[in-house]
Amino acid sequence: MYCLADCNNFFVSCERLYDPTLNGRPVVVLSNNDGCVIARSNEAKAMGIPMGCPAFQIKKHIGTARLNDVIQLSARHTLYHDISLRIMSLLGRSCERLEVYSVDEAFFQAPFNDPVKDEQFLRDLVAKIYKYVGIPVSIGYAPTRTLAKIASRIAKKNPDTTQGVYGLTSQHLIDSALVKTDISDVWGIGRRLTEALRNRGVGSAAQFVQYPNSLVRSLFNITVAHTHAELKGIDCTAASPVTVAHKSIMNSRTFGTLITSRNEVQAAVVHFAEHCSRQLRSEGSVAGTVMVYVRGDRYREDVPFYSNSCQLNLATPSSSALTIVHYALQAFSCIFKEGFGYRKAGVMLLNIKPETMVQLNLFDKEDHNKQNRLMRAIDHINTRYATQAVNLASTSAKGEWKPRQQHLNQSAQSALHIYSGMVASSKKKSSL
DNA sequence: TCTGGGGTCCTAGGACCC
DNA sequence: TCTGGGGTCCTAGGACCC
Repeated sequence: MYCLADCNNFFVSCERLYDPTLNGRPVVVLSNNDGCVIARSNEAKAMGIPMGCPAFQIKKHIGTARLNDVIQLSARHTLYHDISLRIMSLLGRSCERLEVYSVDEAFFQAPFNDPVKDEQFLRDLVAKIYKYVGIPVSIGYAPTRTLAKIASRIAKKNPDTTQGVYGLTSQHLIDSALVKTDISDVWGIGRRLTEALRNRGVGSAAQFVQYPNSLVRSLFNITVAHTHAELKGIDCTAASPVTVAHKSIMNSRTFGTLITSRNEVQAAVVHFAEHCSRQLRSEGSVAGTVMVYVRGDRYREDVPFYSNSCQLNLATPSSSALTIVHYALQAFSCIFKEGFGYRKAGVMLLNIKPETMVQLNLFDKEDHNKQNRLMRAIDHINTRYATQAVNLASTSAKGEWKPRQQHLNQSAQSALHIYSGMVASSKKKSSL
């Protein structure tokens, strides 16, 4: 049996951890630039605020009168990531074959193959996570991942009857869950597929399961066929294994304002490239390709729009910030055009492989060993003291591109400073 | 005024090979 | 006039996920 542990309203729960005055109130967490709603408390969901809703459209959904009741917070991903690590490490110590699926979700195997014992084990797990980390979690379990997803939704939506744990442990339970599951709520069925399936009279997961295999395969692709099989209890894991190493690494931002200065956009690109290279090194990988893109403001009609990207292959795959930034700058100068406003830029690393598999280029003049030693030293300093203790000089422009964060929770912020102090000192200890 | 960021997989079509 | 058969690899674009 697959279990899926899913944190409830994760980002909001993280904010509440550091500011209990948020409990019981409608809270939303906003994306970078305070742009869109990316997490909602149950109270905010009940008011009718949709997921992904642009912040300025919230009032359209709930009415201007109730707008002041909603607490809007800027996201603090570093904090959420850290809390996620604590939950995942706790799960890793308690469960078999943990697969971290996202910042707030993880699959693992039920330990006993016995519905009564498994249920008790999972209830204890939910209680343990709440006790040691403080985040409410729901767990669903079923014969396949796709069904476990459905089970966890049921657990989350019915906390009173399920106490946060629900298992699809018999065909009877599976059948009745599928009848109540809208086709759009099935994992792997998005907007377009929902529309295509509805047009063929398929509105629920139960109706989808009844649809003939041959038709599913001929009308759609192999991914949809797998989802179809998983709903019937056939595990398709072998066909789509959960990958561990990243195949691409990206860092990009929408800027706080429209930027025209070449230096400013370039500083952002350097920052993204350096950030990507750091992640690459932390995974023990190298990249063979660097891609850079820039883009104007797609919502503004009063200024000319320009968007472009450029991809360059490295002479020798590398993870050195110096090399990655060098190529990123080269790509950037190919696509930057004066006279346009820029609202977003990003860097993406592709053709990623383990650093042990690098094939040296005969004509490459770089001294890789020297660069690797330098990078190790910089990473060591940044791990020990602060993320930005040492960085490349070319990142330091005015920082106009930095996004807006006007809704940081101040009371939680001070609690966080105390906490980051604790982390820094514990890091020092561990390195000693 | 205001609209996120970071990933994966699949498919069709083109280029190229023998 | 007339133009095969079988295969691989790469890429762009689309769809999905959180």
